[in-house]
Amino acid sequence: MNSRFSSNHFVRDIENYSPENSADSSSSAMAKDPKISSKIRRAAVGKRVSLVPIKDIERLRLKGDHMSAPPSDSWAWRKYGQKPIKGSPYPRGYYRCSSSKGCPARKQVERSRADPNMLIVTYSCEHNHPPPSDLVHSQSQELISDNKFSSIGDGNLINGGEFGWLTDFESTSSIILESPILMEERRTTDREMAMIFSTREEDESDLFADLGELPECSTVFRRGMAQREAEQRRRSLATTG
DNA sequence: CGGTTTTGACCTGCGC
DNA sequence: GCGCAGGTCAAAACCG
Repeated sequence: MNSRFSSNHFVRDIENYSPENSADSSSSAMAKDPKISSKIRRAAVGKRVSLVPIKDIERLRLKGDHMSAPPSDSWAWRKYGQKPIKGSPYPRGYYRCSSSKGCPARKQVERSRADPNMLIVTYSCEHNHPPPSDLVHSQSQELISDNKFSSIGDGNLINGGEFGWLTDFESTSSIILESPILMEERRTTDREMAMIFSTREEDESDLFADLGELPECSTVFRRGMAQREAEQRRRSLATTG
């Protein structure tokens, strides 16, 4: 499988959210709860959502390639919370940018209900500092030359120069849309919500543990560099302020 | 020792 | 006003 960064992943997932494809319209009375519906809408406003295949991440990690495997993005993230989501078997992790002190950038990571093999990464707030572009550039070049991005084709290649599969706001990667759920609001029906949020048969503790192992949730990439950056920023702030 | 993760408590917004 | 759910805080534990 070399198509891990194909936007098809995203498109497929978004399509899965559609009521046409919803699995079981009766699976969750929760979906009929207007309270939940409004929460979802509120949560999605002004955010950008991307879909990330879990398996490919895991595969690269198992290969011992976790350092060169696509990180969450160009920044270091620090987890500051995790919450079980009503009606969902998967918890949601809350991350904040630790590349720079005071950076308002945040992201939420949870498993896709439609496809448990996919992660839903929701970005909110922009970074107030540039990414560590040097390392990003060199690593992405490695990835590309190493054919890790090959066979994507069909114009689905995410801009590898930014790890497009999980780029941030600067990116216009095709896997990142503006609140896709809301963009499709007319398709956002109770059945859709039922599909998204109804519980599964899997053991909850297992799923929670699983999410905990997801690289999106537990790994802060290039920590040392982030620390140096943060330190530099702190110093510059100390001198200017 | 400093930064990150974990996790329970707290805050806020929304519907009833 | 109350209850619910999502989001954030903060202290303790953990790790390199």
